[in-house]
Amino acid sequence: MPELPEVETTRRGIAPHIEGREISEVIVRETRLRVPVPNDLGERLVGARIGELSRRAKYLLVPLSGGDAPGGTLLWHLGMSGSLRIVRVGELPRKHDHVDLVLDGGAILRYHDPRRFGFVDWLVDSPERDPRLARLGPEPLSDAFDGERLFALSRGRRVAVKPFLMDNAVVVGVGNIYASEALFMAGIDPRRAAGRISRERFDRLAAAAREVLAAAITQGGTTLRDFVGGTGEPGYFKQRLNVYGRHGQPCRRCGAELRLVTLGQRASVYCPHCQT
DNA sequence: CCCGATTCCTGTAGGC
DNA sequence: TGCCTACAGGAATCGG
Repeated sequence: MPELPEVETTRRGIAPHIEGREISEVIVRETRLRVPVPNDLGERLVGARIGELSRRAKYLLVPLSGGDAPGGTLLWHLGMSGSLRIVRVGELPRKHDHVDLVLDGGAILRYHDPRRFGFVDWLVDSPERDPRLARLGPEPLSDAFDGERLFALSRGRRVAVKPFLMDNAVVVGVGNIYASEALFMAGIDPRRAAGRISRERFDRLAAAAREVLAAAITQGGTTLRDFVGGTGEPGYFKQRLNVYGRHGQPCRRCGAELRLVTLGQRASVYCPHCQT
């Protein structure tokens, strides 16, 4: 499922194939995504040129110029089963291939999303003013994210540290997989109340989150079932996972049996010996 | 404000 | 080669 590393992998994979290209045709096969595909998407995009791709949290931003879309931006979210791939003109769409952007030069940017938790939306205004982006916390790989911030925001909070770390107002892009892994690396019990964790331990947690996300990006993301990057390769981070999806199995560090609990309506696996 | 519960969706795994 | 159910989860939304 696409978390920050998977979205970043997608951005890097597709950028060289679509930046500077002109959109010649837009094919929408399914409009019923998390946000309905705008009716006039084709009218707005055909003839527009794609600028430099960026990522904010788990959103991909595709700026466009020219055509009927001067200054606009596509806001793309992959949900939990979405993927964007470059395919050649003529490659037949498969089930759940919902949107194609046909580009000059013979490539298609194809959006596939079986569970339809993702969306593609059109922003006329500047992206920072979109409410979905306006209230987001800092990027986990930026200087604005550190133990000091985690400590300051958590004082007085009784919520468990794992859902706290997954709160987009605290830090963006840390979903279930990487929150679980970061807490393991930092040796922190995911059930512990956020407000009762020391500054020192939050320093370790911030460093761990940073490290696990950076490593996952290097590995091309985590492919659990069917995630593929922009050019179709799976990610190889799965083999590095220490706790996510491993409940009942032995801890790689101490051998204790990994436990499963539910926190914030999410499965959470941890080592009862290494995480306190 | 804080926090937990609910909702969207479909492929897959597991029980029988 | 089957049927049924539980589960996966990002983020918006609601209720206490």
